[in-house]
Amino acid sequence: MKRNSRLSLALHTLSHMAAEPDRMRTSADIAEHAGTNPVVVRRVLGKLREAGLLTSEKGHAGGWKLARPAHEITLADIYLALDERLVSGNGGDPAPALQCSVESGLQARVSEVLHDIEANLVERLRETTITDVHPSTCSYCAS
Amino acid sequence: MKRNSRLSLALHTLSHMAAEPDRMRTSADIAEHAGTNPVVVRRVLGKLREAGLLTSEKGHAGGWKLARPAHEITLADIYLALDERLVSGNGGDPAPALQCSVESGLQARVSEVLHDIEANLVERLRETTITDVHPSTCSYCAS
DNA sequence: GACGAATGCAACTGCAATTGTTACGTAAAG
DNA sequence: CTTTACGTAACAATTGCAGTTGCATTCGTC
Repeated sequence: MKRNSRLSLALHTLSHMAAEPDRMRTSADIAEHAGTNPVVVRRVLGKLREAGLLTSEKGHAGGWKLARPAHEITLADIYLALDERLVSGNGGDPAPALQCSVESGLQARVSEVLHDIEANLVERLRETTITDVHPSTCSYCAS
Repeated sequence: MKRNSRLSLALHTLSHMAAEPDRMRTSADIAEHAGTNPVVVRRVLGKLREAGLLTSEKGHAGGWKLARPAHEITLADIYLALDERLVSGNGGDPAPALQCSVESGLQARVSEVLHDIEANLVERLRETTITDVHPSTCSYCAS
């Protein structure tokens, strides 16, 4: 795979789940369908569970399911659950001690703009639920 | 440095240039001021030149300058010039040949949503010019 | 014309993040 | 108790990017 694979995998899987909310899916199923590894699936879906979007159950009849109605899960929920922080560098630059005394002002201003943009992105993502990202029919859902 | 360093460096440099559009800056100057390497600076600024935001001149009195007025350069220009493509995976997944026949439909839909989000982000970025991202005074500009 | 200063570019190294993989522990159903 | 599945840790492989070096090129200046 490549970059943004987590977001892509999450979107993909949740979209399928939105069509059949009651069906219990195992990480092996999902992994095979997504062309990746069960452990990778559990890593990504684990984040979504921490955010309260999914539930998982162990044991014989275990697997993954939506934790709440599909129309109550927005793309922002997914984005935030994966804590990707696309635009604003996710942490703090350790303040590289530049000589320019006013440099910190500019840096702060840039961070402010990036943060603003990020907030706007999330706001935009909140307008779309996973039911909106779903084809009408799918053989995987029907099978 | 770390992630988003290119965007940060570009914003930083262009913001300084916006204050003194006629001053010719060498990559060595910029690099020292930004705490990085001249080659890195030329790599990043080279992208901006390809996009028509900057001009560079070789030789003894060479260096970098804005190619057009600062108030006509938006954050979207910079973002697009660096072709970062934050949300939508920048290339094409080589179509991993999934068995699910309708899979391509969902994949297309997901790409569509991501693309839409990206477009919205760019639209938002277009509202801010580099003159807006600039502290009132700076020792570097004054020196 | 020769020299110095600057960009342009290619190759290489080193580092960090991510993915893929294996292995093992744990919990639940049968 | 066996099977199934998640949970997690540890490791290898890959990738992307910053940093670095080196050299060709181009333009001013002497």
